[in-house]
Amino acid sequence: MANSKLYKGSLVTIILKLLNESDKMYGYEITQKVKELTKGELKITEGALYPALHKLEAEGLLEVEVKKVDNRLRKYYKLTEKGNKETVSKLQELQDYIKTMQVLVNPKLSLE
Amino acid sequence: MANSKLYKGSLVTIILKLLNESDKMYGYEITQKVKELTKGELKITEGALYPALHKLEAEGLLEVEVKKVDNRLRKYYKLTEKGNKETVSKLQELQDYIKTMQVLVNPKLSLE
DNA sequence: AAATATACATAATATTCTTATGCATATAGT
DNA sequence: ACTATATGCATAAGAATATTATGTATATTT
Repeated sequence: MANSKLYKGSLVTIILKLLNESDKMYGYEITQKVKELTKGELKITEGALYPALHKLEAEGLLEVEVKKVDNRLRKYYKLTEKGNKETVSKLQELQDYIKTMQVLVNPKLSLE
Repeated sequence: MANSKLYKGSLVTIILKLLNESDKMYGYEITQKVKELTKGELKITEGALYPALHKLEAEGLLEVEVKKVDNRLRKYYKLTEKGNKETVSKLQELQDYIKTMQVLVNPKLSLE
């Protein structure tokens, strides 16, 4: 997430949405998926990602399952029911934010 | 700016764009204009606004002119030439951010 | 053999915001 | 007349979220 300051606050939304699509993912996989989808424009840093995953787990939005693959550890995360609800809410928040910003930045538009 | 976490990082963009449209504005006026444009959805807090204005001025993006109106002080801010350039850049950043987020959140879209 | 990729983690620091507080004048409501 | 709200500025303490740096460990590529 080493880019424009606007990404601050978006990480949780991104994590939740990706898990919503992919059933279960592990941390490193998330960083790679974001890099791929954004063609390298957005790079999630580990120092931001791992604490965020831990926090979401602590809040009961994610549940974790540890697996050993190729003699290396992977922590697979998946959404809980609570996590599913929060995903919907976060996506709505994002749409609202985008709409609001477009109104502020494009004086021809207006909120209704 | 007592709102969704997504607004973090957007304040400077909002300030610059409003000044770009209105020639010159004072702080309180900016808070009211944002409230009006967003129909109360977004409220800029003074604790965020004033330090941001001071920083932009220190960076040479804004210049200030103090006026006394109705026996009360107003500090009018306007964009410098450097501020104009930064406005263009910040608006581009916002468009890029929105595009990137839509790709991440809507798997049917893609960046080109 | 060394560099890169995979995979996790945390600590120090920076940035940006909220909340709380302070000062001062003007106006509207009771 | 008194009080609340509006106008207008400002700063400090604290929260939230990220960057940068560092650490551990195994696997693969050059």
